[in-house]
Amino acid sequence: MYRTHNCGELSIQNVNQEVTLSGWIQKSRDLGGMTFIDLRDRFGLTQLVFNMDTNSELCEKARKLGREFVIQASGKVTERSNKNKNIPTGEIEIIVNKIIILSKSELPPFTIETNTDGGEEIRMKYRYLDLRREPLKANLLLRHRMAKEVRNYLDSQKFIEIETPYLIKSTPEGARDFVVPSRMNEGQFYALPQSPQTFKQLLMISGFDKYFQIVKCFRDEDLRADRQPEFTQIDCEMSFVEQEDVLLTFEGLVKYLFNNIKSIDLDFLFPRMPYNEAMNRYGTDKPDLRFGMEITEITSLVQSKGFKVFDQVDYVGGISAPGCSSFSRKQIDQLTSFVTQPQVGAKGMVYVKVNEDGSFKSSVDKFFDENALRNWQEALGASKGDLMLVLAGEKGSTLAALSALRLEMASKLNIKDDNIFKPLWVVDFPLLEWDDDTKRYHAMHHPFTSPKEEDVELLEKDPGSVRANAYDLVINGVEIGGGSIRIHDREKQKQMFEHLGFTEQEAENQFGFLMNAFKYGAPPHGGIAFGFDRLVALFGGSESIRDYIAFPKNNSGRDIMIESPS
RNA sequence: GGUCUGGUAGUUCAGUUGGUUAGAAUGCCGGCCUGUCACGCCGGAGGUCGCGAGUUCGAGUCUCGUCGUGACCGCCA
Repeated sequence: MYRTHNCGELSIQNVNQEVTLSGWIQKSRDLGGMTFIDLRDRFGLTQLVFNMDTNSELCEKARKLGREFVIQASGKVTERSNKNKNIPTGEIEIIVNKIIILSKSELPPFTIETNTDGGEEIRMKYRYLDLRREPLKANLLLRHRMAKEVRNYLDSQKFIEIETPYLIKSTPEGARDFVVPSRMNEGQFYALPQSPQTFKQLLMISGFDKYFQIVKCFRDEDLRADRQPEFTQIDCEMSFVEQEDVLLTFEGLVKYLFNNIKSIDLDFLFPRMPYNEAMNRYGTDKPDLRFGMEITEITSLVQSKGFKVFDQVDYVGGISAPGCSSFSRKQIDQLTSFVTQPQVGAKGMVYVKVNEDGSFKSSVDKFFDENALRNWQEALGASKGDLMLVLAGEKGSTLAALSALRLEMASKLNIKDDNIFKPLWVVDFPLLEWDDDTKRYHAMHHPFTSPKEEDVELLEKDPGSVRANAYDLVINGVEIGGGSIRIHDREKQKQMFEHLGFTEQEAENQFGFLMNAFKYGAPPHGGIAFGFDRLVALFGGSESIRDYIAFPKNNSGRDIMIESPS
């Protein structure tokens, strides 16, 4: 028997018991006459003691043990004379009478501690060692608990988990597919699913009513801190539902998770905000509502005043940063170079300081007098002591730049509180999006998304203005999930493919199986998919999902531990 | 595809205007130490400055190329 207890469970109750523990040597402290060893396993740390007076031979042996050796130690549980209140087992220690080395260890390339000395790259190469560290271990435990609670909730709501295939067929739209050659069908390929979309719709046609799956999805696109080529979704679909039914069901899931995992009560209806409103007020479809600094358009207020920069553009807008009127020239210059860097793309930045005495200091004093600036102040809702930042240009890109500036200011002001959670449903997404490369519209969500009934007539004359029954759940500026009410009518789906520029033949080749299924009685249905990695990272307080995945890929899609792809 | 960032000891980093033997911390090794828990004290070892070329009397430092890192833009139905 390797152990009678684990390293995290012994307490003052166990004093005088003879126990055996197994684990890794976290640290040893040799004081000459006695030696202490911290023994670690997944469950915790327990201190072992060796004394020169009582057992010099064993004490000498213990001193020779190196970091990360795997040993088995037997002895008696004893109350400590010096207690350590920082660890759960800190009141006791084991007076060891026997040790067995189960496995030796070379020196690890970095320290296995909460605050390791190892950098990103070396920890990725030795990921199995990195995972021994407390923070990563805690992340994976969090992930496990969340998956379990997701299943609990969805089961209680009568959802059933059904697996769908990973070897499927390539689809024309959306992200690039990963492809897998077929040995038995030479020259032909499977594609790995970007999502189980069509299969879950088929399951609705099969009558399963409520489906879910915690499932891997694959997209062959460039990576980010919050994007991996293989990632996990909580994929869900329901029959006989309208949009509001889906929102309420999954708002329930999110509330259940916050309650059970973080003991946070989100006891209110999550706000719903139309896409257009989100874009105008925040410059993005995933606004972070933890702080204000909303964007206000002031185009009509500032044009025809002789300032060419404003007169020649179709949009001027700004934000008001609270308490920033004291920003130095250098700080303003930094903001200017932030917005003019290629990633943000603004041409320049106008600032107006609203001084504490109510006077103004701006970069456009030549063109705008105090009365004019007073109007800006009113429009942007700036108070004394605030700093107004104004950008101008083409509407879409300027809003995007203002959004980036708003987030940058929030970071500078340190007002992104990890302990506050502001959920938001963004609704009424456009059905279609113009693609300049292919010179045609394509589905913003996916081609199975239904248009709003009242907008259907616009499909012919103004496709870009048609709204969809599509929705995203955004929490703290992170897109956590998205979904839609689907088309369940064969004719309507056929028309949708036509609008998207599919020939009848292409639609038949790609989605004939779905179109056929629609012939045999399809229930109205809709669903949603949550980015599970992002959800776990959000709960863990991180913007990067990498540390919530056991074996992630790096920036270039490589696993530098196993050296794949190869 | 693009922008930015950084590559120096096992590890994390510093390294001035191009100039003597490339430093610190931590880790490691040795010695001392009987209540430590970031143990302490003393001593020691440890470097192809990512790689290649160039400029120069002289390159960790400047130039070009190349490889790999991270963040972002494009992309991600």
